[in-house]
Amino acid sequence: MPTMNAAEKRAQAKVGYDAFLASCPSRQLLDRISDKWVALVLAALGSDGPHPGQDRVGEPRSMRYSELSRRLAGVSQKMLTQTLRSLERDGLLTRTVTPTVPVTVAYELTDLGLSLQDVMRGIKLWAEARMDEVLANREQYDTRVPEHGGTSAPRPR
Amino acid sequence: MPTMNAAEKRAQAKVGYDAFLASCPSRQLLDRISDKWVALVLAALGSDGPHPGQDRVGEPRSMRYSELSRRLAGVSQKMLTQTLRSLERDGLLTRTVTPTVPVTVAYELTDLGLSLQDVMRGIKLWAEARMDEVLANREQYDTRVPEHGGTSAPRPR
DNA sequence: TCCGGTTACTCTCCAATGGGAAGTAGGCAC
DNA sequence: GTGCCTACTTCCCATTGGAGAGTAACCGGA
Repeated sequence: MPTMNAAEKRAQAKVGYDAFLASCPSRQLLDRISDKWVALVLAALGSDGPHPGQDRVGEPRSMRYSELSRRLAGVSQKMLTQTLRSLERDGLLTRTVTPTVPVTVAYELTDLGLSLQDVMRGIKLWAEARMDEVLANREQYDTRVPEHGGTSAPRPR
Repeated sequence: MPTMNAAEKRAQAKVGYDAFLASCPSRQLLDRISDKWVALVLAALGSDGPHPGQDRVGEPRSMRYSELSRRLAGVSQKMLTQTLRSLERDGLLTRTVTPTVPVTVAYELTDLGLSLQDVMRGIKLWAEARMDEVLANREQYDTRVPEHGGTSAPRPR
């Protein structure tokens, strides 16, 4: 890449990409993976787990479209398809079509997907583990006298 | 909580919350924290770092609104304010107003915020580290013959 | 033969979200 | 007064996400 100034070269030397920069491709990638459904799809396929009770973390598991759809309660078909396609495109999972009676499609994490699952799992677990603390903080915040500038401004829900 | 059936009790016994369930509060929390801007705000305040070159990870750093706005290139003021408010409400950071000439507002991570920063950092770093692999996968995917059902269907960008 | 059932989508419509840009409050400097 | 500063808030509009219905391809049964 010859189109690079001094500041960009300096950044390049250290990490290669910097998500703080709006134009850096890693910013878009961060945007794509920082997603509720991505976290849940990865958690499901990383067997966080498909059948509660036998969750051996780190065991990649292939799941069918309908299985995922059931596991990720509330996901719309459109969103699930979209999320899976984008993850497939990025090489995080594989999509295997088996021409059975009605076609069945299996999704499975690749090594790359597994490496992301390792870190994404942390977020889901954090949310589940710290929920009580967050709930308590919210209640405290909401019962405090609103002191931010506008009186008519809707405060965060 | 007396309003709980057997299945819910079983889940409660293990983890307390399950983000796979649509109605679980941890699902909403997961949705809120799975956000580009949340990841970047946490990274900035966790000094991932404010001044490139002296990034001592784990050193929480207080930053002003305008500093954050500059660091998170491309964030709209509306989004930054919204994100900060929601993080403040959840108890992940503190907002301190100093009545100087024009008021200055400082944001700083709480312990809870720091604990999330620990895991969120991983995602930003993953995106920066795996960018090349992802880019290669995308190129390969895009040059492959499209074989998904419809011929007129727009494939993921 | 036609009907219904199956999976994995795709399409259409509509409401909510996010970005851009401009406006605001309150005080100091000129 | 007229700017100018920070940290917002407001307004408008394009994009995104959800609900729900429709579709392709095939088989089994009446």
